[in-house]
Amino acid sequence: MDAEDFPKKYNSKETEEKYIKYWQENKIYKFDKKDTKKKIYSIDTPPPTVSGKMHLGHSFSYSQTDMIARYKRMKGFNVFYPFGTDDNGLATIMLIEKTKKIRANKMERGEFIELCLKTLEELRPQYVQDWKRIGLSADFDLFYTTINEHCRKISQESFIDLYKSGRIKRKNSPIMICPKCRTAIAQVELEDAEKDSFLSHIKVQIIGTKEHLVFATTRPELLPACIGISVHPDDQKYKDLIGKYVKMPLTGAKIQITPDEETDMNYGTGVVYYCSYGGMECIEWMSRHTDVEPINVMDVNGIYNSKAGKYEGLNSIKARTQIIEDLKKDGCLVKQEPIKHIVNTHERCGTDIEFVATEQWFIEYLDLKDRLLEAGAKLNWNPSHMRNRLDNWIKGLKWDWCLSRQKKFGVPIPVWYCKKCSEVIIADKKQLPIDPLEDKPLLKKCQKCGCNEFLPEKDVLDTWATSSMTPQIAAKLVPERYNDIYPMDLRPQAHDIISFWLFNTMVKSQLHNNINPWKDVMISGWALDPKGKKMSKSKGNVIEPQKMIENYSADAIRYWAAKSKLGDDVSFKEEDLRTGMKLCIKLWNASKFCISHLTECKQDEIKTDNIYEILDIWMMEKTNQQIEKATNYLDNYQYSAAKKEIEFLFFNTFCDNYLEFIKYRIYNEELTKSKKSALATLNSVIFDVLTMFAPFIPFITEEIYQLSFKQIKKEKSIHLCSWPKSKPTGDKQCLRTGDLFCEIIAQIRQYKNKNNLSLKTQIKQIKIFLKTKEEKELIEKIIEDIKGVGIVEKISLYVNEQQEENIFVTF
RNA sequence: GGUCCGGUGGUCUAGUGGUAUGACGUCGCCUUGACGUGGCGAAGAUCGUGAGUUCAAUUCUCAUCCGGACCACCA
Repeated sequence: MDAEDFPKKYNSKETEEKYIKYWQENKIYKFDKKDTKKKIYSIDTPPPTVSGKMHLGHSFSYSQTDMIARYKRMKGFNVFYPFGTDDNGLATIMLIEKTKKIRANKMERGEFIELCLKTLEELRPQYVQDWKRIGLSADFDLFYTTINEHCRKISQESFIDLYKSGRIKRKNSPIMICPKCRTAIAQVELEDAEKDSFLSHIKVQIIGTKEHLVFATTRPELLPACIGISVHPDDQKYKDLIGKYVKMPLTGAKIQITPDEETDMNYGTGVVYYCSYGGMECIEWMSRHTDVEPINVMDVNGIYNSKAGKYEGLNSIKARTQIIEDLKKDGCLVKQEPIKHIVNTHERCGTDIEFVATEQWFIEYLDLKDRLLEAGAKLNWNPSHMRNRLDNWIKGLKWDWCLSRQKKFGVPIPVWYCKKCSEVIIADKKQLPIDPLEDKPLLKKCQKCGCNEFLPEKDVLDTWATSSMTPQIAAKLVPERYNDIYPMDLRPQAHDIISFWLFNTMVKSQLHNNINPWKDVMISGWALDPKGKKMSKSKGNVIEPQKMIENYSADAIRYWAAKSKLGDDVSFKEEDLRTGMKLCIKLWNASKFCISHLTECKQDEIKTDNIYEILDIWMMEKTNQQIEKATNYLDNYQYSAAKKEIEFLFFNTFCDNYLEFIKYRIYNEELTKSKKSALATLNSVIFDVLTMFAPFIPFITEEIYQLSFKQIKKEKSIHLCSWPKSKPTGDKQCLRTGDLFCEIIAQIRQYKNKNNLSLKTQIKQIKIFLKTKEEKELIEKIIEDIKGVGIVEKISLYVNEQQEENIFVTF
């Protein structure tokens, strides 16, 4: 080691940029596919959606995962830590349209996909750079993007396999559509919105009598699709009407009044009318009244068709106005009551969703709820309560997974249909990835009817159909080690997408391989603004991590990310970054101090065998304790608790106490036995501290390592060094002695403080009162240390069993 | 409406069946040879509210209030 090279001040910006390059050039984090000795630890890294820049929430949760990855690497695992980007969804379409100033709808699908791929190629490096900048130790050569060939192939393979096993089916069934985006949407894409509406009370005539019946509805426009009217069987008001028919206004349709226990007697008039489809409740009602045929008045584009009669060509909003108008004319509208109610909207655009029966592709999984709940219970959840969210979601599932999306961009559904008999022609796995719009099936003739003309499926797959395959996608990047990588060890992700990504990935893995895709899950919280609110562009409270890195450092951001317990949301406070910087500066200075003294002697003079002084053994044992605690915490994904232990060891025990305890010994110019003992301790502890900090603040620890220990330890990077092990001295009594010593020094410091004395002021004499004889004997052994550290000339020891304190010092 | 999480000094936070951790802030002292973007020290919370279990509860149970999240939702 050479102390000359150690700069007085730490320059985080230069250093961090230097090591991003260094790590990349030296492939420090490369997954070693040939290494069969080390156990693999595989991580199913979340692929961020390519859109603009990395946000603060990313830097928060990815840092947390990275701490675990770095820890596992130091623990001797062959860490499989890929990095991908998600770019086959709507966000990407919007990004491409904006960047290239084009409209997807006006292009051929193949052409648009090509453009997307090309544009993403241009944008991606800059985007990924942000993740490198926070010091992510992923192997960026293990890279995928959810729209590339590799992923399209795997996603289509998955489709074909599940089709063949009968899980994927094309069905005519009611689905949710967004009339604005003109596509099918899934349960998970819904968002609640409270909206103002009217409850329209509509009067209908009971056939064969002069009586009328009034029902209330928020969807009067669906009157042409009315298929039933129900009352509660116990409702005295309407009991006698059950079985009778009513004549609907405007359409003249004859509808029977049926009993239905689900009807709420107290809502509206107690009479409900059902349409195909006004909402979830209509679909459920139909499942209870199977003899009724639906009247599909709406097409998949959200426009009323000829079955809606004179309302053909309108959308719901226009039809509503018109129908209300017509009902008024006919005198059938009793009243309109303003109400506020919660409606399901499309989360992307806020449009009210509609229900339409069409042909779509589904994965049927409602029969698997129990099995999925069991599978979820087998995962090792961190924190454990996050499992409730998955359970909740599975129990509440009502819909099969609708896979088809009417979008221009995405992974094409690998299917054609026979022109003559509509038979499904599924692609051959050998030809994947394909686009049925451009490619032809390998099959020359329809096996059913012999026709040789095929119509391509135009729809693409739901983006989650692909991202639910990330464990397989990543593992197949290293096909020769596939079985060692998949199932993976860890899925890290944030809690908001448990019902999307986590659940869907489990479903796929269960359906394909009958296993869970990973052993452990690690659920991060969210980064909130300083007031604890979600950050959003519209609120203008977005904090850019890039600026914070610029102003503070990536280490400081990571330090902040390590502050919260796993799963907890954390609000961003700039002070925390300052605290992080403070730690870095302290670590820098302490290391500088240690190294400047360690360079005075040769390595073989400061081996741990040379440690014999009580306070040195005390320091070693304190370190052992904290190593054990930190290791245990990290094994359980509790990075914040681990960080706290390491910080306590470093700040409190090492800097505030130990370094002060040994100064009087190491400033001795002679290399005495006692000084060697101290230097050996310094040498051991500072390195352990550095390595333990390395997963949290990888840049500064690397710089210190490169400037000092590299010459001895030989590893190219501190991140390739081993995680420290406890080094028992076999002398536990020193722990007690050292702790007593700390108390004595604290009292001396207090005394000097109260008397406005500098700490280096010499004190003539002190008396130390111990409670027991044993303690007095312990202290006798370190009298010289007390004199040296406290700068005291004379010390007398007494035993006083009566006193309350363990130690009492008088001056 | 269901489920879950949280409510600890001025602020944020740790934690535990025996009155509490740290950070920031505040105040005082110290220009000590790693560090003034420093060091040392001090003040400051009875752990949301009520009840119960217990020798003992901030920690367990129940109720209640207040935040927050996820899910569901009514024609």
